[in-house]
Parts: sequence; C-alpha cells; structure tokens
Amino acid sequence: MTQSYHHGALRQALLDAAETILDRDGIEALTLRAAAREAGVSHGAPAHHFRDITGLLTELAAMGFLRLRDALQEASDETDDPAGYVPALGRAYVGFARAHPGIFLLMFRSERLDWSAPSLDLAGPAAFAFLLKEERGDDVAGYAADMPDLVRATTRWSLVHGLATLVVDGRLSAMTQMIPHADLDVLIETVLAKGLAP
Amino acid sequence: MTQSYHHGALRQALLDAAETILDRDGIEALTLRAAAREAGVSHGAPAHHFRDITGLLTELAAMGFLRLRDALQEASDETDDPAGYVPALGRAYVGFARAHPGIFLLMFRSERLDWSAPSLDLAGPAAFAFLLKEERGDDVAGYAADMPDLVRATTRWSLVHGLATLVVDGRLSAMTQMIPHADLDVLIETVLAKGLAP
DNA sequence: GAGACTATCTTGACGGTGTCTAGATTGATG
DNA sequence: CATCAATCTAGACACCGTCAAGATAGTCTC
Repeated sequence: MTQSYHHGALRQALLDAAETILDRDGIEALTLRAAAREAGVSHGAPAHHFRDITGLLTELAAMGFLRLRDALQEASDETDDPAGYVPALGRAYVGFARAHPGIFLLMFRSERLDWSAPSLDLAGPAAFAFLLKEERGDDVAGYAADMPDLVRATTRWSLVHGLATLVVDGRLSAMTQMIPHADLDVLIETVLAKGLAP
Repeated sequence: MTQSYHHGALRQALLDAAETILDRDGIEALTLRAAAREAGVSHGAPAHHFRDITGLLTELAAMGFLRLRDALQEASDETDDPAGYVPALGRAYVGFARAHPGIFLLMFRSERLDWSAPSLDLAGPAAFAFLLKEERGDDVAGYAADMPDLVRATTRWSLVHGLATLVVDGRLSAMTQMIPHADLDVLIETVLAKGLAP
C-alpha cells in the first residue's frame, strides 16, 4: 500500500480487481471503470496497461485458459486408471466451469475477446490440447493429429463443453427440476461417465 | 407506411428491427436505442412494449426457440430412417446455430434474459423436448421421463449444443486450421454421425 | 357527433459506460 | 542534478438504459 501517485503494479492489480468483480457481481458488472474503481485508481488509468476493454477481458480470459489447463493437468496427473482418463478430464472441465462460472463464460464470449492477441492465442489451444490424445503421458506438443484424432477430440470436447455451458447457463437445472428425483450432480456425473467411456 | 404519430404495430416492428441489427451488426450492436432507430421511432418508444432491454431480448430469444423447435420438427418430419432420426435432429440444431449465429448466441446469454417470462418459459422447453425421446412420432408433451431418459437426452443435447457453440464462437475453425486437410463441414458431419449413432 | 379517456409516442434529463485529450506527478536515465 | 518518458488524473464527448413530463391520436361513452 504505497499511496503514491504511481501504483507500481497496476496491470496485475486491475486483473485481480476484474476477477473480484467477475466472481462477486457477475459478468454484467465487469466494466473498465468498475475495475479501476476496485483497484483504487482513476477511470483513465487502465488505458496505459490495456488498449481497451477488449484488451483487459482478453488477458483475463487468457488467465482463465491457463488455469483450465492447470486443472486438466492436475486431473491428468491424479488419474491412475487409463480407462478413466478421459472422464477425469471431463470432470475437471465441468468442475472448472461450475467453480468459476464468471471467467468460464468470459472465456467463450468471443465477441468481446481478441483471439489474435498472443497471450490468448497461446493459452487457448494449450488447454484444448489435452483432449487430443487419449492416453495420458503423451506429449501433445508437436503431435501431428490426423482426422480420426480430430473427430474423437471434437466429439469429447463438444460433449464436455456443451454440458459445462448448459450447467453454467442454468439450462440443465431447469430441466432436472421438471423431473422428480433428478439430481443435477448425479446427472452430470452419469453423463460424463457414460458419454466419455472408451 | 402510415407516417402517423402512432405506429400501430411497433412491438413487432421493434422485434424485426432488433433481428435485423443482430444479423447485420452482431449482438454487441443490439441496443434498445438502436432498435428504436432502426424502427424509425424515438428512443423512449420501446418502453411501452417492453419493460426494458431484458424484455426485448427475452422476446427475441423466445422467438428464436420457437424457430429452433420448428427446424427440429421439420428435420423430424423429413427423416424416414429411424436410425438416422437423432443425427438428423443434431444436424438441424447445429445448422440453425450456423445459419442464425446472432440469435443463437442470444438464446443462451442467460444473464440478459428473463427465463421467468411466460413466453420464454414456454418456448425454451418446447424446443428441447425433441431430445427426450428417441423414436419420432411419440408425443413428448405429457411424457413422463425417467432418469435413463434424462441421461440420454442430456448427453445428446450436450454434444450437439457444445458442437454448435464451439462452431459459432469460432473455436472449432481455429482448431481445424491447425491441422492440414481438415474441413470444418466434414468434421461437423462426422462428429454428428458418429457421436449420435444409436 | 362531441367530449373524455387512455394508450402510444416524443422529448429531455439523469447517471452510467468506453475512449480520447491535456495536464500533473514521479521514477529512471544520462 | 536536469531531462525525459512512463504513469496516472481530470475533463470532455458520444452512446447507453431508464425515468418523468408532455404531445398526439385512437377509442369509448353519452
């Protein structure tokens, strides 16, 4: 807390402030001025660290993709059974979305992101690379995927991403409420276990 | 074209104007004032037909869900082979999203919609009901689904919705561009055919 | 048909937003 | 120590959603 005219680490402070707002007040409340207020600086300060609101959201989304990659990596490391590898990744994916709905929604709000920005262009594919290979331990970097691989990966990704999106948007709980004795957690787990079985 | 003070059918005109903006300029440009401008009325006029911007977007989304239901119904009617029924629905779902990306994205922008509004509360489930039963011809209204049904429906819905979302957001084409000879249309078709096989 | 009523639409205002500019402050460089 | 560039503030602008007050016109009653 330097109280000085120059903040010193405003860029990271703005990202932290933005995430705080995202978690606390939702994606609607996440504005450039709100982030500046949260960080205790004037409304014009962010311009020196992010070109515009898209720049801030893009960096935040890139951060999210790195965390998603870490979550998938962790799930990958903790899985012993090769047959349970893909379902474990799915659980981690959906779990990430449910634990951080704000940043997950932001990560796929493409009209407010700049996918040509280097940080996002690197962080995005890094997270998805996990879905390409079935057996864990294979290094995905430099792996030359063919069409069947791409089909398998896309199928998995679609299932997992669709499930996560529907849950976070509240569409799935709206569905389970129409059916007695339907539990959301059980439904998610069953869909992942059966839908991602080898 | 009455040119009079009273429009006469402003409510529908505003919905049409909103859809025009959505298709032409994207979801970012769709504002209440822009819709009023497009319809040729003052910025305060919409308030008498929609409570607020959420009201307009909710009605527009409800319209989208009705059209999605019609598209699924049409695909259902045109399918002769029972085995190809579910993939046909999937093709219709993804096709709808690709043909009308703006309204599709809006339909699942839950933070700007009011799902407690009667129109949306009716139109939403009406579209999804198609995914509940496998054999076509069954009346889905009043059908008492059990847990295995819900699991099957959710699995299909997740796969199809995830695929549509990833395509519309541009994530999938970013992936195919990294792999030589990968065609987006072929990929989508293959994922649908293999992933939704009975 | 005339008057009253009500729904519809316009206009202006308010606080909020993103972005631009000019100016103040400060750390770093030579 | 002087200069300079980077950082931050403050003010302005156009746009946004929403509210209140007033103008207009269709409708209903007598």
